[in-house]
Amino acid sequence: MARTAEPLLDQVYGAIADPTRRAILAVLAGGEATVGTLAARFPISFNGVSKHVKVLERAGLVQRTIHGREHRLTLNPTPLREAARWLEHYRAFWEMRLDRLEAFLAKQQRPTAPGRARQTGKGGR
Amino acid sequence: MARTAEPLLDQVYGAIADPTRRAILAVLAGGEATVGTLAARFPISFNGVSKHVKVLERAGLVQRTIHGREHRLTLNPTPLREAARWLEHYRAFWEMRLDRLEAFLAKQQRPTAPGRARQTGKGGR
DNA sequence: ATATTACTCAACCAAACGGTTGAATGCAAG
DNA sequence: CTTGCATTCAACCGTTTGGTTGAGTAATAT
Repeated sequence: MARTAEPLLDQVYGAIADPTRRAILAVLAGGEATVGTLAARFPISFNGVSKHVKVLERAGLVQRTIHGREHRLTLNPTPLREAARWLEHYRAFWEMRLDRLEAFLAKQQRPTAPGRARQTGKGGR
Repeated sequence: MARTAEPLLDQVYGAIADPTRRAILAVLAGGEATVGTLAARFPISFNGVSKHVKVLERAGLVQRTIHGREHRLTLNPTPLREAARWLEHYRAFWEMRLDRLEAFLAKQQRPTAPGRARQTGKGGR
C-alpha cells in the first residue's frame, strides 16, 4: 500500500537534509567542478568536502569522471526528480485529505438536525 | 543567492529521510491517531514511535492535541509544501542548466552549416 | 483508593554523522 | 627519480540518531 521502504529516497532526502550538501549542489549547478575547487569555497577541510561529495554520489545526485589526477563532478538531477515527485504527490494527497476533513467538520458544526453536539474537554498546558 | 541555510528545510528533509517516519506520516494521512494506535502498527517499541513522532513534531509536520490522557496527532502538510517548493524549484533550475549545457555541446559537435567551422584544435582525450 | 492506561522523561547503547588529521595512492612535471 | 599536486583511505573524536528499557506522571476505570 504505502510503499515506504524506498532506499533511494532515504539517500536523497538524507543527502539534501544537510545545508553544506545543498550548497555543494548549488555550486555544482553552476557547472562542473573538481573536489579541490569545490573545497576552496567552503569553510571546512578538503577531506570534509570529499566526504560530503561521496554522500551525494551515493545518493546519485553527483557523478564523477576521473581526468588524470583530478575528479570532475557534475550534477545529476534525476534522483531529485524522483524525490520531488514523491513529495509533491504526497503533499497533494495529504492536503486534499485535510481539506476534506475540514469541510466535514464545518458541515458537522452546523448540522441539519441539532441534538447531540457534544464538546470534548479541552485540556492542555 | 543560493539561500542554503534554512533550518526548517534541514528539519523537514531530515524527518522524511527516515522510512519509519514516512510510514508514520502515511498512517496519519488516513486520519488522526494517538501515539498508541500508531505504535501498534510498527515493529518497534512504543517509546521508539514516540521519539519519531517528536522528530516529526519538531519539523512541524505533525501537530499534537492532548485530550485527557491521550495525545491525538494530526498531519500538518504546510512545511511539506515549502520543502516541495524548494525541491521543485531547484530541480527545474538544475535541469534547465544541464539541458543548456547539453545543447551547447551538441552545437559544438556538429555546427549549423556544414562547410567550414573547423574545431579549435582542442584535443579530446 | 487502587489499578490500569497513555503517555513522557531519563539513561543507556551501538551505529552513523560531521568533522578533523595523518597516512597512502596515482598522476604530472622538473 | 624526485618533487608536488589532487585525491582517497583510515583512524579518531565528539555529537546525533534510532533503538531499547525502566521509572515517573497524569487521567481513567474498577
